[in-house]
Order: sequence, then C-alpha cells, then structure tokens
Amino acid sequence: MNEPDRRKDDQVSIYDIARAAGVNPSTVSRALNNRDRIGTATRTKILRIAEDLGYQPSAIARSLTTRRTNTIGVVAPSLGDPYMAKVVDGIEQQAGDRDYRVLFSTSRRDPDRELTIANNFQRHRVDAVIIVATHFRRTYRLFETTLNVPVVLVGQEDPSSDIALVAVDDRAAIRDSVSHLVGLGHRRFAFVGVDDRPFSNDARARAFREAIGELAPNAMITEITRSEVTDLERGTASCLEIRDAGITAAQCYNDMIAVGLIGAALRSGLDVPGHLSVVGYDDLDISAYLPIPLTTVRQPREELGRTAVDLVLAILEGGPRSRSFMTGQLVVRETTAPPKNRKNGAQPGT
Amino acid sequence: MNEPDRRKDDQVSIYDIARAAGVNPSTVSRALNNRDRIGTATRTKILRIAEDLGYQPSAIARSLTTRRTNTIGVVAPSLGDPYMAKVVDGIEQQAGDRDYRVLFSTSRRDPDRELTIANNFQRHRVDAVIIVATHFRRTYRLFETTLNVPVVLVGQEDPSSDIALVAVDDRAAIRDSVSHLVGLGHRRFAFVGVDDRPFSNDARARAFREAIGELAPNAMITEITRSEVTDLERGTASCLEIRDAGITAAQCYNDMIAVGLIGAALRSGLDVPGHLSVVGYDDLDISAYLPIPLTTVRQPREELGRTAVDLVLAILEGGPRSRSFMTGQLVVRETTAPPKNRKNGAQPGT
DNA sequence: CTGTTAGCGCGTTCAG
DNA sequence: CTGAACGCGCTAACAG
Repeated sequence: MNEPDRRKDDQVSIYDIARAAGVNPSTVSRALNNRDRIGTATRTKILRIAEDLGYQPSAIARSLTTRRTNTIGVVAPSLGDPYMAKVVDGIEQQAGDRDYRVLFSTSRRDPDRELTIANNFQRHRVDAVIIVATHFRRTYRLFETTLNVPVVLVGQEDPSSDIALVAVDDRAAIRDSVSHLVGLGHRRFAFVGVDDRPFSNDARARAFREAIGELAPNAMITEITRSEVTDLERGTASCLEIRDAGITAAQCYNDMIAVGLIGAALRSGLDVPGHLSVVGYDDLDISAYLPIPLTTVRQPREELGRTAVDLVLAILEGGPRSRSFMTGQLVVRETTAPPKNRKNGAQPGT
Repeated sequence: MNEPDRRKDDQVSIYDIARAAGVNPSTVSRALNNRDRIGTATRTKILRIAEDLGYQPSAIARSLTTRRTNTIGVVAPSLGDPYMAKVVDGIEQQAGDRDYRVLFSTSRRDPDRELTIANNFQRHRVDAVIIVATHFRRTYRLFETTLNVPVVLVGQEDPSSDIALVAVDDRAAIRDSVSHLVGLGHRRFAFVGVDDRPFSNDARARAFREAIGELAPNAMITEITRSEVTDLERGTASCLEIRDAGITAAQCYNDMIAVGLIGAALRSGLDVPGHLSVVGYDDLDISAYLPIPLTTVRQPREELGRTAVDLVLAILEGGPRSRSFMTGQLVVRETTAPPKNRKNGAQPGT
C-alpha cells in the first residue's frame, strides 16, 4: 500500500495520522520519536499508518519547537577547486552519517559576501559553523560573534590557542620533504608560494626555511610569490626566475603550482627531475598519474572534512574546543632526483 | 549601536522589535517585508530598531507559514571529483544569486542512499530538485513521484522528451573531435569508456561510432571499457589493448581517463602524440597545463550548474519544463598529431 | 499510558 | 494605516 499522489503543499502531518489512528497528535509524536510511555499496540499501529501514508516529519516545524536545526553552515572560498572539493565531500559524508545537514556557502574571498553569509546562517539558525581555508582571523571572529555557535576552522594554522581547528602539520611534512631533497644532494632551493592565502603560505614557507636552516645550513634559498590569477599560472610564471637563479629543487605551495612549474620548465628545456626537482603539496588524484608522477606531500583532505564535523559535533555535545593535527605524508615519486649540471646555458645569473 | 551578545537560542524576534517600537508584531512584519499600507514614519523607525537589534528573520518560521523553503535539493554521486565540483560550484553560485539555498546530498551511486535522500528532501520540504549525472531513469522517477516538485537533470541525455534537463551536445562535440582526427590521417580508432555511467557513456560511444561511420567509413574502431575503481586506472588499464590493436587515435570518455592512458602509454614506450593521439572530454583546469597539453572537448561545467538552477526556477515560476543543450568545444592542444609508424615491435596482434 | 494545552516565529486574514 | 487573532506542524509540560 503506497501513499497516494499528493502535492508538495499537501503533505501528510501528524494530524492526518492521528485522525486515521483515532488518537491525539501528541501521541503520534511520541510514537514516532520512540519516546517514553507509549503502548506497544498503539505505537505499532501508528507506525504502520505513518508508513502507509508516506509520512515524513517536517524538519521545519520540528526545528521551530526544538530550536535546533541539525544544520552545519560551511563557508569556503569556492567549491570548484580540487582541494575544497575533497574537503567538502568529507564534510558532507560525515555530517550525513551523523544525521546533520550542511549549508554550503562560497565566499569567493570577499569580505562583503562573508557578512552576507553570516547573516544568512543566522536566518537559518545553523547549529554550528565550519570555515574552510579562509585565512583571516577576522572571518572567524565575524562568525563567532554574530552567530554565537561553535566554529571550527579547517586547513589553516592559527596561533591563538582558543580556536578550534583541524589542520595538517605543515612543519613536520615539509621537514620530511626538505630532508629528502637535502639527502639527494640539493643545495639551491626555492619555495614557490601564493599571495592570496597569506596564513598557510607563510606557515609553509617558514617551515621550509627552518628545515633548511637546520638540515643544510649553508644552502641557498629563495622565495617566489607571483600574483597571477590561478595557481597553475603562478607555477608557470615562476619558472624563469627559478631557471635564472640556478635553483635545483623547488618546494611548491601546492600541486597545481608544481604542475604549472614543471610544464614551463620542460618547455624551456629544463629537465625534470634532472635539472630541477619539484615537490608539490596536496597529492591530488591526478598527481600520481601525471606523465612524470609528482613527488608531493599528501594531505588527507576528506579526512580533514570529516574530522571538522567530528570536532564541531563534540563541541555541540558539550565538549571543549579542541585542535586536531593530522600528518601530511611525503610521497616520493619521480619529480625528485639528485641534481645534474645543466648542459647548455642558463647558468645562475645568465 | 551594535547588537548585544545573545545566545543562539535567544534570537531577537519581531516581538522584541514590536515591543521596542511600541507597535504590534504584525506591523513589524509588514514593515520588514515592505508590504502595502504602512506609515513611512513607523516603517523607518521599525527598520532602524531591527537594524540596531541585529534582527535576522527566522527562515524556519517563515517557511512554516509560507510553505516555501527557498531550497533546492541537489543529488550528485559525489562532490569530490573535478567534474562534479565545478557543476556544484555553479549551482551554488546561481542559487545564491537568486536567493535560494542548496541542500547537497551525495548518493555514491547507491540506490538505497537515493531513497534516503529523497525522504530527507521531503522532510526538508525542498522546493525543487536537481539531479547531477545520475544515470538511471529510476532515480528521476523516484524524486519526481515521491517529492512532487520540479526536477531537472544535469549532464546526461535522456531520450524521453518530457524530462527537464541541461546537457552538453555530445554528438556535435564528438563529431568535431573525429573530424579533427580523421583530418590528421587516423584510421584506427578506439573509444575508451566507463562501465558505471552507462547512459552518458553510450551516448558518447555512439556519437563516436556514428561520426566515424560518416567521416571515415572504412576505418577500424574498437571500444574499450574497463571496470577499474577510478577513471585514472581505467585509462591506465586500457593501454595494453590499445597498443596490441595498433590503435593510433583514442577518444576517451573524460580527461581523467586520458591522463591515465597517456601515462601508461609513455611508460610502455609509446610516444604521444607520435604513436598515439589522445582526445579527452571535460577540459579540466589541469588539462591545459599537463606536460603534454591535452586535446579535449571542453564542457562548460559551471555553466551547466548555473543553467540547471535557471531551469528549475523557471519551472517554479510556472514555466514549462524545458531542455537546454550547451555546446562542447574541441580544444586542440598537443596530444593529437598525424600518426607515425612505431619503430619497434608492438604491431597489431603482437 | 494517553489527551489537553500552549507556544516556537512569522505571515495573513479580518476588523478597527 | 494598524492591532488582534489564527494557523503552519511539531514538541513539551501538565493533567488525567
């Protein structure tokens, strides 16, 4: 016996099923929520009728009385790039498993939009907020103070200790990378960064410098930060400087940049990894399958998203704000090798 | 004058602002919604107080009375792969611009989950549904009948003409690709497909066969469909067969497969594009920047998402179910070239 | 164990 | 032009 055709605005409510069962609506509510004192007979009867009528409780009405929406608001700069996509996928999965809904909003890194989103979250009475990779403390404060709900940050380090967050331990991961590179014999390094995500960029750049200072104190190190539109273009654009500076090993802020850099290097006659070793950061799906498989630091992106949900729910259940660090793992593939001399031209400064 | 600290469950309502303004709640409602008869003086006064109190209307309460949620439910197999990510990004953008919220749910291609999602959408009383790249008619019917709201499909062709959808015109795009390949002199073709998205795979494979039948009637054509876990692996795994069959040009179902295939080809000593020309489908961000930039068919993925929202809203506003086809554009880069003979071994059948 | 009542925050009558 | 009253669908508190 299936439910009959009904229009969306003619949904069956507990009143309908109460009438059909000859009981009071509140009894239906109790039966459905498996609450306290309820006769087994009436309960099963009610459940059966609900089933037959194709009843689905209105989350809206429920939220109105319970004052909980079971919704987590998520702000991210975009949903379109591969890093976000995985994190967001992890968030959606874990939230779904824990019976929470997710309200995604993209900020496009625009402060005005962030304010709009905060207001929007408030209108929808989200129970908590997850902020992905937005690198301004201000954003955190904005959501924290206007919404007054738990907030968890994903994927960035912030020194202040009272902010809940989950992030990859950049320092350890990058130290592994440097150790690998130094072991290969490299002494002329570059860090290829980004200009529009200052927090995480600085963290990685700093980690890189520190690790080199420790593992190869006399090495040369330069930092390149281009202001192109996309990360791929940032990588492409930094090739010339790397070539002219006689760099033999480059740590990139992420895989996209590495791909751009490698492409430009090959086109300009630089062999990878012969003349230039390149290390990425992220380990995108595609990175292992590139024609020259990319050596990179793997970020557990889905896991970051899932953990963010766990942290947020823990706080909702009365736990403390905690910070969780996951380890990034160096995956050595084929874009790193011992340095070889270049055959023709392109010496440092030439 | 900013709003004072208030807990989430102590939000300001129209009652608070009515009290502060010395008027009736319904007056506040009218002022806020810019409705009919309302004194300019009282209106501005009320607006000012609302502002000062940091008032944000409860979307929940509003939905309860208006019986509209301004929410679009979106089902997609995942949010994590680059194709979905862009489409979903487009949906989110356009919905946001039109003042709609989006409720994303991932089906993981699991029929049980699809049912759960349908029920969940019903609980949340979504106003409409967008189904992305789920290739079973059954899914469409499921959402259509249980929810009784407008449904729009994205990214797949379905012959039945009464289903609203937006998709890329595969036939025209693939015909361009074949024309390009035939013009280059190729006569031994393969289509490298997928097994888990039968609808769109068949559409593209068929388009490929038809185009070849028309443009190079005597050419050889084989179809390879591997059942690996990821698309990249499907590409990798199909290399051997392509090599043995003496194929010189392969059209792949998407870019991921093309990347896998190219990687395997190069490793096995096949030159790309010398011995094997490869055409992808999608034009991922990364495709232009691969060491051998990929020739591919560009799908306007964000645009697909945006258009889906437009279609859905048009129906909500009383318009007819319409179908919208966007054109995919062949982008010729460097993985296609005239066929050259292989130098050593690996002849057909060897 | 079950029925009654009230109220969540808002929009919408219908009177004034 | 504005106030009073009702209902959206559900849960919770209190009776019986």
